[in-house]
Amino acid sequence: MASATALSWYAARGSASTGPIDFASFISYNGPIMDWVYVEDIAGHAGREVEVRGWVYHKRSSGKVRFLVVRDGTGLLQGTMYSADKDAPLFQTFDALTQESSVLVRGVVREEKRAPGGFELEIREIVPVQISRDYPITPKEHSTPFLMEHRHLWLRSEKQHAVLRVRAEVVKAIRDFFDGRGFRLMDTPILTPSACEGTTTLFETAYFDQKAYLSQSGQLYNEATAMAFGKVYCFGPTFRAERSKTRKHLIEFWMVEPEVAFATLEDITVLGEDLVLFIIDRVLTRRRADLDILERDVKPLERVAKPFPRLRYEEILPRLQEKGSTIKFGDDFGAPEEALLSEFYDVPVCISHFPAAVKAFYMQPAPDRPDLALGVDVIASESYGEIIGGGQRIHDLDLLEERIREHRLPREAYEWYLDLRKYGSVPHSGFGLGVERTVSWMCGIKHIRETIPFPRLLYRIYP
RNA sequence: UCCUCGGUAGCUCAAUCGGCAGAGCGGGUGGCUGUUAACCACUAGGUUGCAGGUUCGAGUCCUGCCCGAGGAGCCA
Repeated sequence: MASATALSWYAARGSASTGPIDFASFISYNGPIMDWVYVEDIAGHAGREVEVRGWVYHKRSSGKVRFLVVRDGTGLLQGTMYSADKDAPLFQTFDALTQESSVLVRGVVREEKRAPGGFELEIREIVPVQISRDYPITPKEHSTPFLMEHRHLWLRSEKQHAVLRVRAEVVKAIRDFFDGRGFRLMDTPILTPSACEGTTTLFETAYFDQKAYLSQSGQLYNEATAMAFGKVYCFGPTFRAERSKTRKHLIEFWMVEPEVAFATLEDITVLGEDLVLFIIDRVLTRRRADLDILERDVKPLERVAKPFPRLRYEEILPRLQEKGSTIKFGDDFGAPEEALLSEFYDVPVCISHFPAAVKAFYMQPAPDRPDLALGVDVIASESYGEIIGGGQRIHDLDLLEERIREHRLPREAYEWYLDLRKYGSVPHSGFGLGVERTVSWMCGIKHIRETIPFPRLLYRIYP
């Protein structure tokens, strides 16, 4: 009887009411909700009468038969109704519904091959909760600028659901991977007193009467927590005030950064490979249905295996030049170089031993080649670009002091960081993996902006 | 920040040489017993991004500005 109570609560408002909703009476309803079923669980309810609560995704009518497709956030369910009387009350209620109106729908679940999803609801009752007017996103095509302007509504569509479910799975996989290997989660601050690397542009904000900056990496703090806990990771949003305007850049993005005491470049490279493989495996086994919706060809993901091709910067340079790249020793990789790599290899590759001059101040130099840095980048296949950047950090106090001087960084701000080299310093390494680039690679979608619910882009902060 | 392209109905776009501003979708009305972006008929819907200029006449040509997209550099 409890579910009947819920239905009658809505029904009492009138079947096509658009007035204010009486939430107080809804809150006072406290009986068990026995028949409320989510669409993703519908298969277990065949033959039973259930209530689905959701929004009108689509509707069609054909004389004496009507179809109502409802989405409830977990899936889509088609409901049907028949009547010889076109003015039947149920039909009148149906006719008043518009796209994205919120509804309670009650009916009997039936297996039905003709219905999308294989199950169907024989509708007995429809109770509108709120009728929406002029929903802007129609079932036809829209331009990306228009959809971005309506991102808060775009999230309701099927493809966006698939991408964001993959994102949730990638995040879960990352946490499970590190937690399962005994890494401690160390949340690093978002408000920081100074640059982590000094090179990239930072968002400045007021910290009472001081200046503060939004973090562009948790790494330096992670080096401190790694010396405290051995192996750690931080996972959170990162901010870069660079005027980047490409499909691979967000102003605000999520990054996971492990840091391991006593680990070398080799150790951290293997860790990165294992992480990437773990994520791919999780997405392939648990989110295959979403990859199907996105029409993702999974073969490029399935063929990724250990070890990834390992290349030193100096090894790959002549091959790039042979293919027409204008890159010369000392230059960092650009988009054309990443694209060429995707021609050479159909799997991700690890590039290491970059010229020290183009890398961050904290990078450990190679023992036999001080002009090279012990850094490693993992470049995803299919031109999805750099997903991992990391390496071995300087552990020697004198060298680090020298680098801070060379880069003209304010020493006072780095006193605590130098302390880590004074009290039990050890070789240590870590990397950062970009969540959105990884998700766009998994999903096979070209633009990173769809891999986060509300992307922050150059010149776009709405909604 | 630089280069390139674009802005016409709610949306996606068309409009020939500078000569009556249009179509599909969506909305509304009616029809149809299995629709899958349903279909059929009718119907309403316009400050052509903004400001100025050339011209008998500008969506179209010129100048400036605003907004957006693609790419580069930088990086995850």
